[in-house]
Amino acid sequence: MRDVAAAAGVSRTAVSFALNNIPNRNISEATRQRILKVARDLDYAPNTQALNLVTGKTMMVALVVRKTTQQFAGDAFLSEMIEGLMQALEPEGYHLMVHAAHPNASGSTYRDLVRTRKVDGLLISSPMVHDPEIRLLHDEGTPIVLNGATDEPDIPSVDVDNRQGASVAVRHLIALGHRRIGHISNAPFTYTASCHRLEGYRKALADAGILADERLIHHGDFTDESGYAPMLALLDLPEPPTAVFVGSDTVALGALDAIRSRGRRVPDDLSVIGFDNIPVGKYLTPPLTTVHLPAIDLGRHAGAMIVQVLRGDLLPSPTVSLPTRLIVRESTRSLSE
Amino acid sequence: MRDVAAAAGVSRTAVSFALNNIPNRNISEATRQRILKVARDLDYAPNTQALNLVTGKTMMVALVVRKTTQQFAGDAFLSEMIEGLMQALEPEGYHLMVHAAHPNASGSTYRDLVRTRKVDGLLISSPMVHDPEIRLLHDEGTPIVLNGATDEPDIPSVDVDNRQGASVAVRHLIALGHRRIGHISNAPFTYTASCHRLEGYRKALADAGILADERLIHHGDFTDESGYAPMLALLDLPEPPTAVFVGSDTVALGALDAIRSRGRRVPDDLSVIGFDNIPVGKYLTPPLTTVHLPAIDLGRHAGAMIVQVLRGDLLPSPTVSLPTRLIVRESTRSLSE
DNA sequence: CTGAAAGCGCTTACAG
DNA sequence: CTGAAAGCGCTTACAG
Repeated sequence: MRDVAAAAGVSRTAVSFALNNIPNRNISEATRQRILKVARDLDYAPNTQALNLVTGKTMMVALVVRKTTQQFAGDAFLSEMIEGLMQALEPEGYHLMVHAAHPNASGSTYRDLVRTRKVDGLLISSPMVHDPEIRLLHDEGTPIVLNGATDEPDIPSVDVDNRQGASVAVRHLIALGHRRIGHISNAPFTYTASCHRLEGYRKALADAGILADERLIHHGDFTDESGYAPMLALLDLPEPPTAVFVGSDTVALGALDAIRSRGRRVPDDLSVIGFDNIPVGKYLTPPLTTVHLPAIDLGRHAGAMIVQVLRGDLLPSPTVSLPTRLIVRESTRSLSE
Repeated sequence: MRDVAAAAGVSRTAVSFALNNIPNRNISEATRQRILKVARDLDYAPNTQALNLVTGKTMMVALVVRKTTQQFAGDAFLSEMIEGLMQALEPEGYHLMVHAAHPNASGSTYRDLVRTRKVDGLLISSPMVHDPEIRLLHDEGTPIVLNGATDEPDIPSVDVDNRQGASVAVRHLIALGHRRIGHISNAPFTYTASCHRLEGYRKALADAGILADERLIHHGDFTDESGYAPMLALLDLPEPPTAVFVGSDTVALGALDAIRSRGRRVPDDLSVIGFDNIPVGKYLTPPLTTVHLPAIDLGRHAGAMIVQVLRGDLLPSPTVSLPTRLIVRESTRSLSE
């Protein structure tokens, strides 16, 4: 910048004004053009770090993924999520950093991200039902938006309506005549999404006057393998279910495998419905009936929201809940046929 | 920091030395401990932006993904790649930024990332065979490592041995008795990976004394849908192939669908082998024979490499090529049986 | 219409 | 063993 000023024969102040196109500060059009030309000729690029220091902003947002290595690598939606996030962030001049915070790690490594001014705000994925750290972060005034709801309605979050999605899935099964319906969750019930999907399952049963049987409820743990043992347990029940609602397509993969391993067929012997609508679901045999999760939209909303928070705009509503959509394919069938 | 210095009754210099634990600069152990305690009590966190300005480093690396929105969102390996990258980067104190550079966008948005000192270096994915921009970037001295090989041996890159992987796949088909073997690539042949996999295909055929038939060669375009039409074209040939090597499992999904739509069966009527070993491959019907791509390892190597480049370390070899592994499942069978 | 000066929060020669 | 001072590259009141 010093060089540009020298070459154009003006002060650094003038260069700053010209480059940033400050409206009030008048600079004659002639010198403005001259400065711009010199800057271009010198291939000048402003130093972001210096700018950050004076503005106090980094224009950077961190996506913190709280998963283990294995869960992280197997996340089918991370790329969609990131894509949506960037669609919202980049036009506003924000950049996206990805930060892994393995859940069993001690202390919140991500809190330091904003304390040390590496990023302006945090997007936190996979929240737990009860998470004092997030509460603390938010109460400290740290700009955060959660990717996934919690039970704290004042903390900004975006998620799909998990209860609704699960209810719709289970109602579909009930409409097909099933009464004995098992559930394998996507993750332990300490995760909000699992918890809400379980609630949706219970509600659909209750609404139909079906008594919930706790032996029919198991939990997965994000991965495909984690669906195998729970499914076997369900199959080995004295009175096995005729249909299963699995809270994640990925977990359903393992469950389907378990069913096959027992020589049972889907949907003939057992109906299976998943959740998420992973891209390969339609290529499975049979194509998997599921509940669509709009991952890119989720990212877009979360991105738009953190921008508002960072600008200090009032949020119309701190929590946004996106609708899901039932995708009926061929892994579910009517009991009566 | 000023507050810490005041509270501890020392200069900011002393605080800086104590906090950074500078060895040569002696500070009495007593005052060191005092300073550390005060810093803790005041919940002091250093301002990274200020540090960056003086050191001239950002400790940040950008992963630039040169794909369209759709290709990006469908990238099955992005999360694995990122996981590997972070495993290498975080212990070294580097952070990872993700930047989308859609291929048809005008100008290199990512060049500015390092010019404006937002990041120290670039990890560039999905390189083309011929890319003057990357050449330019490297010649300017921009620290880059490519994720995927190019034909420029002096530019640091990490990739799997695509030629070798493709050869092994096709040799497997030949060993099963196939002579008329089709190929559908993962992407247009302007991408290095596609190009090299095609070369591997050709080499395996040539080694077996089989004449390549150009009508048997088609190209996909990253997505599952892009495998459909090429497969149909293959099937509609007067003399269709008995086996097909598809350069990507994702593209193979569409190809398998096309085969099904024609009422043909895999592997009975046609053997299919993919590339990448996407996690769901083993859950397909039939489970997909494929070539394993070690995505996390790729990320780890790329991450380790950019760290070396940034440190100015000499690279033992600018290009690293990781081995692939044939995964035989049930989508390929012997012709003679 | 334009420039000199202070300041953002650090590090690091340099002098005591 | 410790501190005063300069400097990293910008922006922005403030004064002319």
